Amino acid sequence: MGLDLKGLITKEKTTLESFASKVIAIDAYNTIYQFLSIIRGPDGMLLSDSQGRVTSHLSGLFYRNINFLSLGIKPVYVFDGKSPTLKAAEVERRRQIKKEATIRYEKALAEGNMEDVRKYAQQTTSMQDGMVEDAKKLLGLFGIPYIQAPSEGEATAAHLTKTGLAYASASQDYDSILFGAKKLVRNFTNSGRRKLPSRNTYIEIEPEIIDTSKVLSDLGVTPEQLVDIGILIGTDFNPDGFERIGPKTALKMIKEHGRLEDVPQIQDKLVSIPYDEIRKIFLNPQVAEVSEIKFGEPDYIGIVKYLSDERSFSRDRAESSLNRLQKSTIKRSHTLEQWFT
DNA sequence: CCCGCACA
DNA sequence: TGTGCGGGG
Repeated sequence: MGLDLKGLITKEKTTLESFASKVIAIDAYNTIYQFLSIIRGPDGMLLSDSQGRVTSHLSGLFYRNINFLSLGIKPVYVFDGKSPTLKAAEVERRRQIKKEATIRYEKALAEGNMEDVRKYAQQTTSMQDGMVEDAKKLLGLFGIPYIQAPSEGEATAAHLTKTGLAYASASQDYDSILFGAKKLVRNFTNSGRRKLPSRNTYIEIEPEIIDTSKVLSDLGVTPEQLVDIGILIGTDFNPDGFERIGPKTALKMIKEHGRLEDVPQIQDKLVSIPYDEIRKIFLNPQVAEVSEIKFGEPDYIGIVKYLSDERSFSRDRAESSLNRLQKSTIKRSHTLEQWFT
């Protein structure tokens, strides 16, 4: 579920174009997961190669990175390491949801209800062995750097924004704010209308940027207090939160009493929650120490070979998309030249 | 997610 | 030129 900070945070609409020449630390797991849930055939099945290996994540990464690079955006992907032990309950909760979705999926399939088939197929989405390696291989061929985080990827992504190596962290989850990312970008993709799964309605998806220091000053709280607010609402490390406490109440309590230990209404429940450990996860996380981030040139031939020879992509399609990228980078270098001549 | 096509 | 839809892998 993630952290429900919506309602407390002030966000601004933005565009992908405004991130030209900026380094953006992208939550790789979050991105791949989204591709796996969205990129599916009409029957709800994942795309796969001739050997039956899933390719939806590769398709998503291929097109999205072409987009980023065409616009001059400098993506760096951050991969999750080992989850903190405290996340076990949340991981188990998600596993259970997938298990139930699998049952519903099979039922819908038997009934021939294709709308439900798609919906439940999406909910069964899970990361399989090899997908991370696939993603790293493709990123490597693109010359796009990636970082292996020791623990939560969002913590390392946030750290990169603090050290100035990245301008912002891109993820759908609000956790990045608690990890102290200077800026968080949500919907870091081209804006446009998206069809909602299982509904015949469309929504407009637009990139939005959240400035953490603005969030803190607007709310009038410290980073430590924002973490306490998160714990009251419920984080991945205490997913149930506190009964009948949502974002509004949580803010009010912390503003009034300062910290969890001093909120009288919650003391009974608080003793059963390892709040101090959760605070440490957000405020003093394990992160990858990175001194520089190196970007390379795309290996166009290598990308086509990998995707078409090994992963059953259409050679023509891959080549024409890469041609677009090549043209746009040439165009950009010309416009840059004009600045210097 | 993306493309390509049919069709207004 | 824009939009909806089917298929991609």
